[in-house]
Amino acid sequence: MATIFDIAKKAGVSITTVSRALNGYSDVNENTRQMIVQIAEDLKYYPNAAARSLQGKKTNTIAFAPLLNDHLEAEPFFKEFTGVLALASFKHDLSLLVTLVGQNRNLQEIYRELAGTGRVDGVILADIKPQDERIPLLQSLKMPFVAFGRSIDYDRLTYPFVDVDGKAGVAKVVAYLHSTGHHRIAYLAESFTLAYARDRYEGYRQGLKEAGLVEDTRLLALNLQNEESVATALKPMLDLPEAERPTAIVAGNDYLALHLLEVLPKFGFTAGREPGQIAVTGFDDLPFASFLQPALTTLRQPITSTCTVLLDLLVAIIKNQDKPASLLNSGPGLTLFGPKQVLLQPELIVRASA
Amino acid sequence: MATIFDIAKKAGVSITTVSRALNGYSDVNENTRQMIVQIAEDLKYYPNAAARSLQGKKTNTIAFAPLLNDHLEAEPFFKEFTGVLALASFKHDLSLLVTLVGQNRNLQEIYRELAGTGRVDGVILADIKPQDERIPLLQSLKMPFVAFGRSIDYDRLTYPFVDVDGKAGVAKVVAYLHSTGHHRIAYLAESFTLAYARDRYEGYRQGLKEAGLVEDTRLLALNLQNEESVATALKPMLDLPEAERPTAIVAGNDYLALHLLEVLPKFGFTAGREPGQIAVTGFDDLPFASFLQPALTTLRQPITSTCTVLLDLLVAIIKNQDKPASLLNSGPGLTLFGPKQVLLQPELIVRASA
DNA sequence: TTGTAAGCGTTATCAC
DNA sequence: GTGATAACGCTTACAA
Repeated sequence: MATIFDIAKKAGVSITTVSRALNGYSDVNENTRQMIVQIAEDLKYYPNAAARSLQGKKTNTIAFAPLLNDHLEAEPFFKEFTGVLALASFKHDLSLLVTLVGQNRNLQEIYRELAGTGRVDGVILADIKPQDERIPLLQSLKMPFVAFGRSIDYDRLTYPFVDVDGKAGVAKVVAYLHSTGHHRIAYLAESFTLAYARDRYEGYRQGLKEAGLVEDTRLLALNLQNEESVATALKPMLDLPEAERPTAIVAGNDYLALHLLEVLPKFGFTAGREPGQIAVTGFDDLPFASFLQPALTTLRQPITSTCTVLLDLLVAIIKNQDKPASLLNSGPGLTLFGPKQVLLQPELIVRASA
Repeated sequence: MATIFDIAKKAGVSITTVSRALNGYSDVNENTRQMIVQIAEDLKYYPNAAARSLQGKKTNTIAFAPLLNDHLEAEPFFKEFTGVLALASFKHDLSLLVTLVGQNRNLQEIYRELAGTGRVDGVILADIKPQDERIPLLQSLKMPFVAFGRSIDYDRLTYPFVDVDGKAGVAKVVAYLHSTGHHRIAYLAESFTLAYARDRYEGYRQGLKEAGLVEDTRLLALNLQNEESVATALKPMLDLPEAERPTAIVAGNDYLALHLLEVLPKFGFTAGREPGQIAVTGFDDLPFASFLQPALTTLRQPITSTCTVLLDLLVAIIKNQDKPASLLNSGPGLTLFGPKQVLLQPELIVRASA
């Protein structure tokens, strides 16, 4: 590969001049510059990234560091997100380094390494936990980052994040169900290991309150994960006398909703919005949601805008800028929670299931 | 961040010794080594990646460089693949640099840059075209690579690749349909811009031949892409007198099959395996396939093993090794086409649509 | 406007 | 076993 030395030799100038010419400095004779640029092109010169970043320059690479959970292999949201993020990075002229973080190895290790080896300019954190140790870690490492999601204690968060407003979303679903005549609305929650889960659940409670409904613990099931646990949790609810039985069930995510749709018929019920059916809703709008039977009413995560904002924020932070352009016009569905904290609204997608 | 200098100072040795101790060289006093390792740990030392790779070492990073097409945003296969590849890279202790390649910019440019800037040890090519200029390019750049897919002229391919045997797959589907009583089997093909499309079509022809059926151009539609083109192509086929009308339709991919499923009812037909219905099959087994109505019979791409083999091959090539371990036992579904050329069999997933 | 030289953090080549 | 020192390719004071 050609280096600046090759160019310098061929041009009969010093490497300094070459470097300056190629980096668009003003103090280079226009003729010299043109010659150098020409030669660089002929030689198919590309600056060595390692040498550059060794010099303290940017790497133009950012890391996406989601947590690796056991069944990630089958995690459509992760895949969706990675794909869209790659696309967004591309548009920002950034390379995306996907660094999965296993549970086995010391969590801190990976991030220290990421910061220590200096391969990236910043990192995008995902799968935020209620109390996430990675945040203070990254802060102490002075590594620019933006989190997708937020830990609890919402009012005293100091780090930059983009989050989808799960609370408002689920509250919206409950309001919708209430408006279509439902009064006994159940909620199925996933485990609260990740922060968003509790947030969604809070939305359920808020929704009930706003609709003037009271919580009924018999209509609540926590910590569900697979079809079996859904079935187990569902049985007692459906065994209730008709007047107390839920007429609508809100699931904390599309997977639970999917299980729900599979389990309901086994108990002799059908899902849907018609009288006599049980309304079912999900969250995420995973690719399969629209193909379910009945098609799933759910809250769509605005993945594309999430990724865009995430990157805009990160780039601004890396460049030490004030506020990214994309945030100036905080349109509908985009709330500024703090200076560099963005809340996006999920979109209610009404289909046949509710 | 701590450097070897810091360690050397603290340990009272030279940086040479530190480097050797940390890199596991044999000629370091065991006591010295332990002391150094200890100090490195205390100082939370991580070797600077840039400095390393400047020194000619490996970057432990590989690039995934798919072609960016217009609707990639909605391309589930790309997302699936990226996600799984990230996972596989992780298991190989490699970082994945996702570099999308736009059509706008000079194609060659990106790869030259990738090679020139020296940020990756190798690249995984995807979306191979019948005559793919990137292959000779990468070869001339001496950049290790493995292609996912192959260009035509199968018998004189010299580069390493992993491909899913579309031809055998579709032939298998045709055989299956024939065995279930179908004699008039139509084929809907996508555009032949990417190499795999023609390969699948060849499988259709081979399948017919092996079943002793003759090709009927009235049962063939090429270059389809959206629902509209599917409808247009379908009309004349369905207008044929009953004795000449297709009883089964093989689609070149799941998207075409999806469109098919949507269009058929509009022409008064229903898809399925029952008498009187039209059998429909797809290819890819995209996430939505099992949720369609009727659930789609299709060929599943073995994405996980594809990624595993892809990486094994690439790593072997980078390390200049002979053959990666995972290929020694070329089990069922894995054919060695050449020394570093692997063909994987798609799996026929029979569901309700055929 | 241009050139010299130092330095970024490693590893490798020699000597000792 | 260990230590100087050069080299990797680039940017950037500082000089000229």
